[in-house]
Amino acid sequence: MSEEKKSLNFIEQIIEDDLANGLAQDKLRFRFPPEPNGYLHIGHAASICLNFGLGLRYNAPVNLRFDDTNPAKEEQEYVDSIKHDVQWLGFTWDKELYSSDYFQQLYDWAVEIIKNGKAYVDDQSSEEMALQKGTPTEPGTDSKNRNRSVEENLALFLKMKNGDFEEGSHVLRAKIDMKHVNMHMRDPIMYRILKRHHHRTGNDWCIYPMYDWTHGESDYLEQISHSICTLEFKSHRDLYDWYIDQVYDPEKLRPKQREFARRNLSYTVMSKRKLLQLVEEGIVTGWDDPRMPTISGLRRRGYTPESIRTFSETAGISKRDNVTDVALLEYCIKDDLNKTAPRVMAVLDPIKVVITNYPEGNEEWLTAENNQEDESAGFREVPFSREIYIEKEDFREEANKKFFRLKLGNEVRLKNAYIIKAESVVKDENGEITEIHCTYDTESLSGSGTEASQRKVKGTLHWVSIKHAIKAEVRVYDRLFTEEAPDSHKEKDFKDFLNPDSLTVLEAFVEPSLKEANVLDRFQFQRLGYFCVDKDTTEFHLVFNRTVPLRDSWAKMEE
RNA sequence: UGACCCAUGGUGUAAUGGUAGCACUCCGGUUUUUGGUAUCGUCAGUCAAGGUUCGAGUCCUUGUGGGUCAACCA
Repeated sequence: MSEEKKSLNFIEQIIEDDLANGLAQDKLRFRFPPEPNGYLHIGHAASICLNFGLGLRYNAPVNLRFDDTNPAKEEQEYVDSIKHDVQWLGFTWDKELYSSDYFQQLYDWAVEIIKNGKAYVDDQSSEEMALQKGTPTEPGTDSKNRNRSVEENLALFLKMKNGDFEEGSHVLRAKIDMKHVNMHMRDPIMYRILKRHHHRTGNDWCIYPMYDWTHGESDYLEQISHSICTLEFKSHRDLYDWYIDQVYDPEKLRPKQREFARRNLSYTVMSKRKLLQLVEEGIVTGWDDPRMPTISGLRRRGYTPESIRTFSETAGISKRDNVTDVALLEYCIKDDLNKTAPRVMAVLDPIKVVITNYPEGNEEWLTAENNQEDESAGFREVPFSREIYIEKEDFREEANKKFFRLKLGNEVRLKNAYIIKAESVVKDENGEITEIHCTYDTESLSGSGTEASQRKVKGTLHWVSIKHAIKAEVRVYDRLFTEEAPDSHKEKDFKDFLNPDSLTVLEAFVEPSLKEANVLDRFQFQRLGYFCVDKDTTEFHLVFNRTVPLRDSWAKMEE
């Protein structure tokens, strides 16, 4: 263990203070409480890493609790994907729980609250109720039903529960204060009638508890010490506390709600609604489209769990609105993959090179290191022959001396192979170059130890042997939007900023060792970037996704 | 014309009244059989004005700017 002191974030600070004030460490308990109504995204990852990270730091249990109180929007499919994503990120929950597990307990408590005169059944329309609610600057007015007798409320609530009323006709409301400065305290709804099938409780219930009524009580039932949510719930905290007050036993631990700022990323959108729009309008191929900021999208793109955890840790948390530069995320994945991804050669935009002094029909299998950063990664064999592909942009007939690549009359090193010199070009009737004719230095083979092999040439190119190369589809992804904060413009729709070039599909040639690659395997295509095998790959058709390009200081010089 | 939250380099975050630090980005040098990596370095910050204090990014006041709150959503 290093002794360097790591500064605490403000949530850890709160916990340390609670500990210092007598909270026993073994009382610490956290939870991650997603609603199963969509896929998790990188913003959720911040919350997951925060809560589970706290669990690890304090050796405390962390529950995975599905906040499933709205059967109209929730599905098992989402439950499954959320569990998969959390596990994939590398975390283990203590208990898998559901708010719907507490429906009976919540109902029983609601009856008690009615008996205590703290809740009433209202049969006004939602429009009427909205009108009575007032505004942030004007107090609300009491419902005409506010003073029903306990007996009447009990009878009505039972009828609600039994399905005797239509959807929307009755609600149970907490009786707090219609003039309260906090809108959420103006007699909030506890239950509404929803004659819907619930993914877990089926048709057992036709009344469903609202978020506020459910969340704090669930935390209390699970004895969550610190209930961490995002900033927009700050004003719900009064209600959270009020509801717990109604059932609180001083012998038990009292959960605290604390809020932090949600994590935003530049060049993307994070709201479920907008993400859904991208999916439904076919702008992306699905929730796991590699351009999506969803966990499943990042996974398919080639991101590692480690890189996402590092990103969350590095970005930190606070209470400020933020837009984190996606460059930080990209740095995290490049840093991880640089250490772990095997290097291979692939040519994305090929041009043919003929090595005229190389014997026709000859071939050699040359030794190439799998990862210069990791000796234990070992070596592999790559085939070399008379005709190879290199990248079009790696050749110019003439260029200034800043251009280290191949040009007429100049030498370059072919990675792990020979030094070649460009002698002439063959052009078609349009003047397009179809072949580059080179000669090679027969003594210059990489690693051969000869004097010629030690010669310094400025440029090193990647290549593939035409005869041995495998065709592959390469999907080159770029940022989905051209604007840092596409949804921050009040006058414009976020889709106005879609990047028309967010996907480019290429037919590329890759070295034959890639034949054995499996879905999600990650590689560095040398000099190009990091790529992973897409799930669309079949036995006869290899598909790669570009995760992220390598830093390219040459391209910057060229600008 | 309310209540609450927030304000530190371009970005994200530290500094718990005592030297404004770290990371990313940008820019430059060195190394390099990846124009990658590594490494060294440059640029760049406490929203404003008052106050308390020996000392204020931190505490107080007032402004300014941004955000949140009026779903039978979570």
